[in-house]
Amino acid sequence: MKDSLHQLVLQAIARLREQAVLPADAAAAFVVERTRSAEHGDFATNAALLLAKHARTNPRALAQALVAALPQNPQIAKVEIAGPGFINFFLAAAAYHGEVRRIHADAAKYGRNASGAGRTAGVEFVSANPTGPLHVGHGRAAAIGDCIARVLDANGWVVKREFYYNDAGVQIGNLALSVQARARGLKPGDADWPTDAYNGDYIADVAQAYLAGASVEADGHAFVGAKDANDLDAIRGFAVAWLRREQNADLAAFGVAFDVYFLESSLYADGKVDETVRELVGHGHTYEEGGALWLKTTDFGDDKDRVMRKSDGTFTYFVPDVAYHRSKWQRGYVRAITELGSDHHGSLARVKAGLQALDCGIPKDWPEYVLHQMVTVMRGGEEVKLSKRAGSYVTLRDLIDEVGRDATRYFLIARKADSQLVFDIDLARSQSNDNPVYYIQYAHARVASVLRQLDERGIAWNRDNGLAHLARLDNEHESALMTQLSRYPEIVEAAASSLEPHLIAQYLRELANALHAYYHAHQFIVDDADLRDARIGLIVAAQQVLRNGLDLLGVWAPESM
RNA sequence: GCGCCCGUAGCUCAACCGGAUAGAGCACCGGCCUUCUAAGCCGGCGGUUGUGGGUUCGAGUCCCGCCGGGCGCGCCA
Repeated sequence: MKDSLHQLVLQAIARLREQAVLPADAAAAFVVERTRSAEHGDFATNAALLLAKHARTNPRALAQALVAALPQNPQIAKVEIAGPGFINFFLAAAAYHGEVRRIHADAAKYGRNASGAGRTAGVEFVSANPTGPLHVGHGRAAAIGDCIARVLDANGWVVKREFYYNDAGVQIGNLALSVQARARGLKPGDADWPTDAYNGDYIADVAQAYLAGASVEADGHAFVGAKDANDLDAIRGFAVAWLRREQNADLAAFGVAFDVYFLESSLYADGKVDETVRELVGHGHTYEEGGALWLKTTDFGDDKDRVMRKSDGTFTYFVPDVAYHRSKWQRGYVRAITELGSDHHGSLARVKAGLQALDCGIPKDWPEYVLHQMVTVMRGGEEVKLSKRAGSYVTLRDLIDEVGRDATRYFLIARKADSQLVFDIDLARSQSNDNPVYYIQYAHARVASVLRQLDERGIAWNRDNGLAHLARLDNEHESALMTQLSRYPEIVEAAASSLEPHLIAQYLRELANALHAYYHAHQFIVDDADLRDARIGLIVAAQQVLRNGLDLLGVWAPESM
């Protein structure tokens, strides 16, 4: 709807150019948007306000000309000029009826668009190192990343979900030492306990399994516990596989699955790190100083140059990160979204600088970063800081077990990523009207309930008859619901272009509200068959859109509560 | 000290790449179950959008200063 109005306005502008009312080069990034209040119609455009200068006239006069030049369209009932020069569009009821029919016809595909045109988008998220259980911050990353992936898919992109992890660095070394210490019977606080060790109880589990000769498999790698507390390599491989398996189990419980698990070590093994360094050196963006190799990241906006290869010959962490993103580019990711905790934002500038320094045509705004702020967990009005199990934090598993998958996902997705999030456990687990997840799910279930009731009364719903009599739906609740439904494709588009999946969550709440309000104001199962079929047709459409939207959030749409 | 993010109702948050009278939920107050599920609906209360300037037809949104919160500033990852 919005797009077609935009087209009409463009046509009107073109016509005014031909008539020389507007200069030939007149163009403006005008918008067509939903109005806030019904008295301003359904949509409005600011085109006249923005083009008035070009036309050397006042906005209202230009608005008059634009309206006169607007092509006829049966979808539009009325056009008005208001305020400083807004053009308000009042849509014909038939436009909304057409949208309801489209929902029935497209069903699960309603709201999807083809703007991605089958190009590939890579979404990297979570990317936790296998040194411990996933915590609530990873949960937020998982919810946001997975939802972005779903939204991009709905916009016609071929999406690859990618999880990158370090399986061989310093932190993994600490992990191995920690497990080894546990295997030797040490505990945190003991005199010989390693300095940078991980202290969580789970380390003891790993050590015990290792000593028992258990076998674990994760990401295609299998390890059997070698039972030898002196074999640090064996311990490392076993511990990484164990923790990766645990993380995968948590992610599976959260409804998140990845297409690619990318090991940092593979970048070294496949020579990708060396290739990357060679290219950077070859393009003249590096220099040697103090026995180290530096990248001139200041040439690309960083505030100081960065060491790539330390004087001890090893690379700093961002080098494989550049090699990794280069790999994404080589694999044809037209868009690459990298979802990170905001505590990593310091590394963005140097990774982007490294990618630019490759001189291989990577756009400046590639990859796109989505950073999320920290999550504070509250219970009983107090901040929850300690989870004894994990050593220091609230685990994702704790939340899923206590709150449930759907509510956890919803709460972690419903806020804009760049604002700090307070996760109130009591609210999330409350099965009451305080809880927006249930509110939305209830709206979906409510329609199912009406259909069951219809069945119990032995009344058949004639869909075609209903869709042929949508003109019978003329009360304010029906209009409001149809308007709300018609917004859905715009929301799907906006969520993708701004990479803000919280828009979906917010929209669904509004849609649920429109449906609940309608339910209370009117009986759907009435004697008048045409009206009844039309009303059922409307609420089934609403149910469909609720289901489609919940699916984008990865939240279940239940038939009953 | 420098950089990035944030600051909106008592609380948690929206506000569609500058638009018209800043909106929801919770909390609080008051109504609605003989009805397709009350996990619901309706009404009310509640705001100098942290603050001071600036840009323009128009600013919560953009620019600058200040205040407050978070994060980052390593030949650590």
